[in-house]
Amino acid sequence: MLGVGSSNLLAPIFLLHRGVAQPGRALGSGSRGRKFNSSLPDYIFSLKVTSKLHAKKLERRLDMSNENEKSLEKLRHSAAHILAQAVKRLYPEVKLAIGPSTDTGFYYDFDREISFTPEDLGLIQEEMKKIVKENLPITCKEITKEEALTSFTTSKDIYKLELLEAIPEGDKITIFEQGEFADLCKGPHMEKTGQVRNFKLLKLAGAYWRGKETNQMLQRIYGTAFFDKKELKEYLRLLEEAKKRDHRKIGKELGYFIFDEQVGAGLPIWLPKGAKLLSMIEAYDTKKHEESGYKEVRSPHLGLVDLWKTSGHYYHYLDTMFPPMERDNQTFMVKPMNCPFHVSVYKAGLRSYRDLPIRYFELGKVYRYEKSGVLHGLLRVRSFTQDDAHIFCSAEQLEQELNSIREFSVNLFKDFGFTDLEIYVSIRDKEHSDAGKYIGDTKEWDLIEKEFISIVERMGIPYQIDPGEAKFYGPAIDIKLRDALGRLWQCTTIQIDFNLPTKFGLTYIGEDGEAHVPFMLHTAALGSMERFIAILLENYAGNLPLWISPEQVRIIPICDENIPYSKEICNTLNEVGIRTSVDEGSERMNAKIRKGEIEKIPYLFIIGKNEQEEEKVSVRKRHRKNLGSMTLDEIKLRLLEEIEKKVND
RNA sequence: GCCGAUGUAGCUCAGUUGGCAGAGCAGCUGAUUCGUAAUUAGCAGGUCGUCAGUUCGACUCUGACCAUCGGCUCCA
Repeated sequence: MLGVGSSNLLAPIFLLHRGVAQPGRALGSGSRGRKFNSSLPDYIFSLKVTSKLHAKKLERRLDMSNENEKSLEKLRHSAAHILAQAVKRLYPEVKLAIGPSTDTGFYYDFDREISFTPEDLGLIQEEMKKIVKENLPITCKEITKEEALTSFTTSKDIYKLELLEAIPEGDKITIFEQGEFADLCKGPHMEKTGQVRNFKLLKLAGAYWRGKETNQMLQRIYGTAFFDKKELKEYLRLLEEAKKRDHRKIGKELGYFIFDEQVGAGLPIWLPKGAKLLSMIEAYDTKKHEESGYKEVRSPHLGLVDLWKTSGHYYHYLDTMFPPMERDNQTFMVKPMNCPFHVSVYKAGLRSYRDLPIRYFELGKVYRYEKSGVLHGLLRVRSFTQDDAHIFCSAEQLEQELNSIREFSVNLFKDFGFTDLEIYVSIRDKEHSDAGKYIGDTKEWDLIEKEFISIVERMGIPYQIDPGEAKFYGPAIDIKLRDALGRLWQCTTIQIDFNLPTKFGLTYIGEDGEAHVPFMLHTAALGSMERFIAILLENYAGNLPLWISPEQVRIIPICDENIPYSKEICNTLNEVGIRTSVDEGSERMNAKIRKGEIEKIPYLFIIGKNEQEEEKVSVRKRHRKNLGSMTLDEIKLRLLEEIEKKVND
């Protein structure tokens, strides 16, 4: 049993929720899937942070004053205006919506009956260059609401009119003008269009007016802009690099996984090499959990509909659950989460305070009917495996548990080569806290959020507050990792749940001999295995560290006579657990080496007449060419050490 | 789900203003037994995403559907 934490603040909440079942309210349970089955990460893949290789540059960039950051915003905002001006010149019938700067560039939303084509994008970019060359002064003009209303009414700028309505009475209304173009805008902007020299239009996309699904679909043009031409080039290079590392591309090239139309969208099929990778990671993950006091459990892929009604999933997530199946008057539903099953495990016996904390772990495969448009390789699928854990503990144990989960994740990520982590405390968005977005009492929320933050404070590590990211029933601690390209990915989530234990009537016998309701923590370390593998593949560009490479060594006999000796070596290595094969093909050595390199095999051993006579192997490391001859014992020790230390390079 | 684009051999991609379907790589067969990123010759390989429609004739035109890609929305 773990030591008692210092969390007293939570005790009242614990008491509040004891026996306070609220049948009228459909309460949810864990929200573990929030981000780790998400689409592209919320990555800040900008010049702020580029890569480990650019650590020095990074420091310099982080030193950049706020002023400079803002002026980059200013530059991009002006670029958006130039984009709109160019579009207006080429297509006068277009109606303008909004055009802000973003973390990585800018966009402008347009309303036009005909769709823009990629060719249009080229024309628009050319027109933008002209506007830059014209070096038009950008001026700000303050006008009254009436003037603005009249102006936008005559120009039939319906979107601007809508924006205008939203401006509170008494606020300044400003118009920015450059040449014949004028836009309702708060600014600030550059002084002249000529200052926006380094920009590029990147893509076309649809976007809802004001981000609302029920609103008009507009056409969005994305672009980016920088002060320095080199920075623009670097950014475009990073985009290219990301494309090259796309896990969907690498997964196909290396034969890890496929999606099959006949099987269904969003349902990954693991090919032998990918399945090997997956099962190795799963085995390691399981071992680590067991070492940390988690007990592995297993549960079925479906359960009776009433189970999902009790847990609340049925009421809250029906549209993302696969539909019910009926047979002999019973209705089953495929699981979108594992929690109710772990609750069953808890309920399988009488629990005492002496048993707490109880930690259950399962590599549980869950199914969620994601909308067709959001599916994205392994990052957003309809069937995936969570390294899902549930901890049942007392209020006093919460802090200790949160700490050990965090530590567990940090150590696990280190093994996979991720050391650049960020901790987020997901709390409510205060501005919307009254809008019925969150359940429960505001005071309770304040209390529990405060407690969460102070627990993280006591961890003595840097963290950030993520407003609006709290689950509707409680706050969470999330851990994001930064990959080799500087992108952030959320993997670990730690959530507190004080609903499910009550709903399922969970209790433990306390020191006082009375029944108490335990707290339940939902957590996942790597998150979704599918998603984590995607992150690994992108981070390493497919060059997986030796210890998780499905094929670690490939032996290349120079001619057929060397095959028996090669097989001998292969067997010896396999016996000590080094995954080795022999390329017995009839191609020449060079072709086999090329094949091995393309397949990103960590080590290639060349065996010819010389090696056979000297009882050695010629070692070739991935991307490092020839390392020279070594005895089998030498290389074996080297490999085993590299595997043991989980070296990544 | 919404907007837009795309879908041709295992893979990467040409192509046809409607008239017998093309390459490279991979595969197979043979020759070659080679020293650190592609030896060579030959042979195969396709309901041109699916289903309808127009047409003497559809891979090409039309429609619906499916899937993928870029976004939007969503992601418990």
